[in-house]
Amino acid sequence: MTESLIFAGTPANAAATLEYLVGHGFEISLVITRPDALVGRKRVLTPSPVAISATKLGLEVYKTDKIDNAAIAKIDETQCSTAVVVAYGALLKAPALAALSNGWFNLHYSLLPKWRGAAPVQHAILSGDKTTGVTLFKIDEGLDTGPVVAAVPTQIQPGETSERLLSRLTDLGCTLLSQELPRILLESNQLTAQEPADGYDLARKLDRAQAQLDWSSSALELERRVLAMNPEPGAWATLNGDTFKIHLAREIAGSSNGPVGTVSQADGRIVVNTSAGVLELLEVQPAGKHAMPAKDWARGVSLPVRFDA
RNA sequence: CGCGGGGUGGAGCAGUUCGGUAGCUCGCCGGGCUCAUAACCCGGAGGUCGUAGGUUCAAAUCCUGCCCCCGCAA
Repeated sequence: MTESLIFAGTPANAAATLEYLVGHGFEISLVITRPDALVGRKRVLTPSPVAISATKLGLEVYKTDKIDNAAIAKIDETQCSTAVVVAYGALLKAPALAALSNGWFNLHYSLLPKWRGAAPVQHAILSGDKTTGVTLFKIDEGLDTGPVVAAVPTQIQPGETSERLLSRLTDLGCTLLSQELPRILLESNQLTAQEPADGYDLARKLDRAQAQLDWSSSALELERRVLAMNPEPGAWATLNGDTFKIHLAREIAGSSNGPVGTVSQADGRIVVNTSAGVLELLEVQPAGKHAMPAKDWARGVSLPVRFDA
């Protein structure tokens, strides 16, 4: 690992990966990340987690939301031939791809070709997949369609949220990168075309509308949706007209009685009736309040209550 | 100045309209009952009611400024 490389990424898990690589002796000549963004209610201009980590590590940072000619000029200066991309947040077009002789290698958090796109972790949980994984592939002009260097599978655990699964996949990705990068830098790695080339749904970014819970679906589906949407955007329903977030819930044995969407207490559990099965609420957040254990919330309201239809 | 909700013992809430003894469901500590318990009974500790001023005989409650948390929107 004598040759240095370029790292492109934006969110927290990309920052963790960057720190891992540096900690394991990989030399990074340039870090590319998206520009500072306005964050939160107060709209504070905040550098990306990758920018913060890179600065802390003393690495040169280049902020851009697209790899344009200016960025390519910057890349050329480094004389690097290889880049690692972890959730950078923008597609690379032909000129950008051509800027590096060895290529751009992307860590993607699914077993490609399944779940190409922006939200592979969430979609894997939402559809109830048993297994997912992390894939290292060489970027081409398509959306996550490039040839694969290596992939590592992992089982999705019961009750696992997107946040926890992403955290585990990030660790797996770090290990995978540190194993494969030396060969990639020597350009002695093997590439395998994705198979089948097509046939899977895209993992499109999830929006708030998709995070709304429909009590006329099954408890199992609701559990998956809650876990997939944790922590962002957060599954929600409305209660007396206000947003009511459900951060953690699980399907439990028991029969459903009464109108769908009714919250009651049974055996010390806070449960909601659904069209098929019962959903136990574990962690909730009423509008204007902090997240709290469902039991704490129940102490302050008089059950039963019913979510708005 | 984007819209809105909130800050009351360790937790979640009520009390604020119409000023007048700090309440409820839990938790915690001690004791009792029980084969036993997260169950039940008895007792106890723990709160400058976010903060700074103002009005008043009297402020959690009315008036003003400020701080902090959160939902929506972006």
